[in-house]
Amino acid sequence: MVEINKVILVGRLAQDPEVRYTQSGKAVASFTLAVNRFGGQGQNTADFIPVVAWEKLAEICGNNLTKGQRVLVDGRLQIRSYEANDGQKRRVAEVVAQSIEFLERKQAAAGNSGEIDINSFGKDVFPEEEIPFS
Amino acid sequence: MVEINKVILVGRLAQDPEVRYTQSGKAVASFTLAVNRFGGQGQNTADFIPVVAWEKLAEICGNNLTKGQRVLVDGRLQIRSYEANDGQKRRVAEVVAQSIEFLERKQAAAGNSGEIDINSFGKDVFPEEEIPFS
Amino acid sequence: MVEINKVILVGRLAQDPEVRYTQSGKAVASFTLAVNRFGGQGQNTADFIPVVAWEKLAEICGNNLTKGQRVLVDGRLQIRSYEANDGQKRRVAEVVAQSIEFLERKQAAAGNSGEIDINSFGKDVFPEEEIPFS
Amino acid sequence: MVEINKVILVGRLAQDPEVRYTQSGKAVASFTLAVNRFGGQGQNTADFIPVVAWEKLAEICGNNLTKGQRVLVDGRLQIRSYEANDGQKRRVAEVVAQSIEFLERKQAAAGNSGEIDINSFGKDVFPEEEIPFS
DNA sequence: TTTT
DNA sequence: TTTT
Repeated sequence: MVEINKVILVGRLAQDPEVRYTQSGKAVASFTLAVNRFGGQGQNTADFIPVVAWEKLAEICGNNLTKGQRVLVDGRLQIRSYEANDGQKRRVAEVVAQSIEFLERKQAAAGNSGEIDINSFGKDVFPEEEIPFS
Repeated sequence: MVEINKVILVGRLAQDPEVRYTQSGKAVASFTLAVNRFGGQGQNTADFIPVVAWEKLAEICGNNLTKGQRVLVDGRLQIRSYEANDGQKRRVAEVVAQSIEFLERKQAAAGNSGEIDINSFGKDVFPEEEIPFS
Repeated sequence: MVEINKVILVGRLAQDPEVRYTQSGKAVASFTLAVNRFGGQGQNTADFIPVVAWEKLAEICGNNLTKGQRVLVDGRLQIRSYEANDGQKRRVAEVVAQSIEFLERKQAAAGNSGEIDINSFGKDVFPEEEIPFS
Repeated sequence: MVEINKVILVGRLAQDPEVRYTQSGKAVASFTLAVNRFGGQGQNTADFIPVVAWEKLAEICGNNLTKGQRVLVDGRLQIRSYEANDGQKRRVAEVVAQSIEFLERKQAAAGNSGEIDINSFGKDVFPEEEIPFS
């Protein structure tokens, strides 16, 4: 029984990521991704899409992403319900990131050498070695 | 400047599609897609994702889809704001379908012969002819 | 019984598209897409992927795409067998495009005004009108 | 500079995976995936697509997948050249898996209890805990 | 055989 | 609010 839920986004961080921790100590990063609508014109031509990342990926986001940076997010679309301040149940949609590629270097902060080792977090494999097919 | 927004879902219609018309006469179909979380257990193991389709695709949905049917939706994730009844601005996320594959035949309705011509709406091309490459 | 075959590529045309016609008169465009391996370094850091498009899409490719242009290809991966010159059966893989987004304007040719109407072929819908949800 | 190369396949293993090791000791699993062409009829209605997986994923494949099993493969399309027996250079396309979901339990082998712990290898996160948004 |  |  196949059910698929896959989202691929390329856009820019609309804000710095916020990293929080659950009671059990799991890191969660969240940020909004601004994705321009290709071909769309007029004033409101972007979708602002909430993205969350968990655990190791969350920490990588917190340490390496800043507002304005361009990323590729691969994840799934999740609908979560929560209780609003007025006691009403509301639903919020967010993309749960499974991997994130950093498509640009982080801005060098003042007093920073500008050298950043990690400017990409992917799971691609490009082994130079030959595959030992018979 | 590439910005990508792509969503691929496979799930079942949680309800029959509703087809409405804009003031200018464009058809809009909307339905909720139940997408089970693979590997997830417990009681709430599905995401219920709002999907909309426009124009020709909307009509095909209205005429050929019913609750429970399994489909593949290819589209983009859109965040739309609207004014709620209490005057507050709210945001709603929905997938705007660009194409839909019907992965099951429609239930034969009572009094229906059970024969349905269109049980698939795709844009795949499987030409039998040879490609005339030089 | 769901079977999925989906390919999403962003890269540049390694050559101008070639448009041919089948015996029955169907247009087929073919070109190679150079897709750089993100994060890969060294000399050979791109995959050169054969892409074909059929009928109306083929003609749009022939009329609007040139070498070096950046596109997004959405399609499926097809394995086709053919008989080689030496009488052997060989298999070739190619992506059969279902839609193509032009991510850049075509180079203005010499003697051309530089004005091109169609610089995008997509199936996105961005209706300004409100969805008439109840 | 965004370049994307993403392949999503759902199909059945056409054969048991073969696991080999590179000279440096990296595991590589390879198998052919039979993906039916939805909507296609006639005799040849499937694509037989070569898939490779590396390292930890390769070992999981070797230990948990068998011919006929249904999987979802998420990866990228790679074109690799090699020298054929006749001294000619040939090109082969294959999907390099980045993650694989096992959509069916492995056949219980004779003398096997039928209990298999790992019947899924994914990278989805479904935390039960609340996200600590402010 | 190849793109930037 | 929900599907199998």
